[in-house]
Amino acid sequence: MTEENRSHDEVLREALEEHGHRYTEQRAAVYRFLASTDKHPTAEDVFLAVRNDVPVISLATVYKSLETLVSCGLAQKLTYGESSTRYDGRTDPHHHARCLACDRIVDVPGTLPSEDLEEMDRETTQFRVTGYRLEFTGYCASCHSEEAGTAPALA
Amino acid sequence: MTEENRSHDEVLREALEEHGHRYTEQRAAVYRFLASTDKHPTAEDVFLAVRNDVPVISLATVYKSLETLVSCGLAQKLTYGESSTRYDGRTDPHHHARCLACDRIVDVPGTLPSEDLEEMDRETTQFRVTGYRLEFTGYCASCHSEEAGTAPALA
DNA sequence: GTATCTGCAAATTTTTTGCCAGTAG
DNA sequence: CTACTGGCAAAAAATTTGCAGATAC
Repeated sequence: MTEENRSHDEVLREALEEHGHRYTEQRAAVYRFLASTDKHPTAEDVFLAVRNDVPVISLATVYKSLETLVSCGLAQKLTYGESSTRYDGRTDPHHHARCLACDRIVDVPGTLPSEDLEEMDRETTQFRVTGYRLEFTGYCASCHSEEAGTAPALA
Repeated sequence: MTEENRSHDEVLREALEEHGHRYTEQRAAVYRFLASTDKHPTAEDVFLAVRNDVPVISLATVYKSLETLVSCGLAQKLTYGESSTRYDGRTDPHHHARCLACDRIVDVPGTLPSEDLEEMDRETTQFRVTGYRLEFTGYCASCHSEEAGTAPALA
């Protein structure tokens, strides 16, 4: 393993431990793959890719591992109208641009959106922006009291 | 029917015609319900609600009708990690806030997001904002040429 | 040693489809 | 009339679950 891989493993071990989960080869492989790609793979994509690294892993385990990573804050779940859920291993603040033609998802740097579409257009590399959608997360009036646990910076 | 309902029907007729679809009682009932609520119902919610208005309608027809409305620009499809797809009959520019506790979805007025979370907090009525997510839509570098048809203002 | 995890297959859940009769235009 | 629609039931697609054996710690 390279130094970078060892670093990934350490990050993973720490996060898992902190959340009361165990380190396993399957979870490590899923995390390594997610962290190594800037594509935004589906569970099946991850399954197919990880098969090459790990002797045997099942699709169900990939689903379970992804869920575990998300719950540890090491991955993000992205859903769109079409097809399957996508997963993103980047944990720094950023946004996404989805191509209406090919469904590719591209990362957009930055935390706050620009003031106008033109600037957005420039920010999203090589991407011609036609629209956007903003979703806030938090707690509604009737749920303020139940607000427990952590508040994700980017949900 | 009230005047408002007649107006809904006219809007619907026009939009359907424009897209080469026919006006039917089922589509009208689905559209009327969607336009009358500020909740963001699932297909099943729509099915149950519409049953009261229309003698007989099937869940499959509700799915087909919703798909038709979306394709005519009369409704929006909203997907989140959890459970089913939600539908929104509002067609003016606005955003959404989702409660992490109860999954309720609240409308947020305005087109461009505010500069800071505090202001967002004020904008989203009674909603305590902890995070947000921004999704651009458009066409990636390799798909520029294929860019055909209409570009939705808010996808 | 023991609680957690994995793989497998079966179950669930959500959405789509094929087909024939019914209806809009 | 004739093509588009709706209902029904079956299919498909995506994700989850129960369980028994394997594994981390």
